[in-house]
Amino acid sequence: MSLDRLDLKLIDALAQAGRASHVELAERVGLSPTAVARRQRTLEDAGVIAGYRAVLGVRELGLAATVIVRITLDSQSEDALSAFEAAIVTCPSVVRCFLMAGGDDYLVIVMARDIEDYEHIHKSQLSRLPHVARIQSSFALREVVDRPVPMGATRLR
Amino acid sequence: MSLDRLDLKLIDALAQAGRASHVELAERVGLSPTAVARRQRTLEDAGVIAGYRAVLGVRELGLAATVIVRITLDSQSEDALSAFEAAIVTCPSVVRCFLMAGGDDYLVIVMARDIEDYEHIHKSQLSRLPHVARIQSSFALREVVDRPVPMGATRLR
DNA sequence: TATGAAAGGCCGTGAAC
DNA sequence: GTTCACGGCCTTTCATA
Repeated sequence: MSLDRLDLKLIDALAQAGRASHVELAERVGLSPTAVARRQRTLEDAGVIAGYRAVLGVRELGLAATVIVRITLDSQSEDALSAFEAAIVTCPSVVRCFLMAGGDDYLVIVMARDIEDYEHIHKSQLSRLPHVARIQSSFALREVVDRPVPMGATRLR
Repeated sequence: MSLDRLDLKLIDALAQAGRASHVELAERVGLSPTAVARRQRTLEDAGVIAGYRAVLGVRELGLAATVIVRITLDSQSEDALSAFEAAIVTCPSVVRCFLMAGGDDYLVIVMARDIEDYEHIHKSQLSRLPHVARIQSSFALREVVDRPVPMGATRLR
């Protein structure tokens, strides 16, 4: 799918104000509401826009501790990876998980209420995952940047 | 602010379908559209709901490379941290940045089109940041989990 | 204090151009 | 892509538990 300048403006607008009305979006993009709706629909169908989310105030929700966890497996077999991944998607406290290149380890981001809560998550969720050889936890003190997508998204293509 | 069971259901609904109408949300929550709109407004005002975002298809946008970057500074002074942070928020390709505990380093998540694109970002953006002593890049092969908030959010309080 | 029902205005949707 | 018209949704008000 090819994206023109108006598509990119619309994407940017929706990435910042995901609940904006078509009229509002039309003003930002410089198009009629109908045209905006059509383009939005097309982008959704193409998967360029995968969905919409409310952004939650983690502080207000009592989630003060973000923990970066590096998990190394005891095996590099396909089965071990599959079993681990099938298990970690069911961990409620895990918000992100990447399979990393160069070594069979995963980078996992966990959100907890506090350090004590993380200790519990570590014992009850992370250490029970299959094929885990080592777990290294690093605490984040502060989040400096949190963007849905690169700022340069409007210059991607 | 105290959240009851209905608030948490509403938060969950909006975290999954951020653009759902009040009527739709009312059905999920089990309330009238009017009550839903009121509670939603209250949650927004309290900062529990900080905003709404479109979730973009990174593959469809041509952003195939997610890079986890660990950046160590040459100084632990307040000024050095401030200068670094003020600079990194202007890096277009940086989507997340955490100040980590136990050592003066940052964990940065960068999204690029491909490895070649990342090489350019590394040279033109990351290596020019102030007070940078070391940059360690790890490539993510695959994203296994990506959630806005812990699944257990409905049992937070 | 918070909910639910009804009225009015705005928005989202489709057809025609 | 725009205009226009219609149906539905969002919003406000108000009575109620």
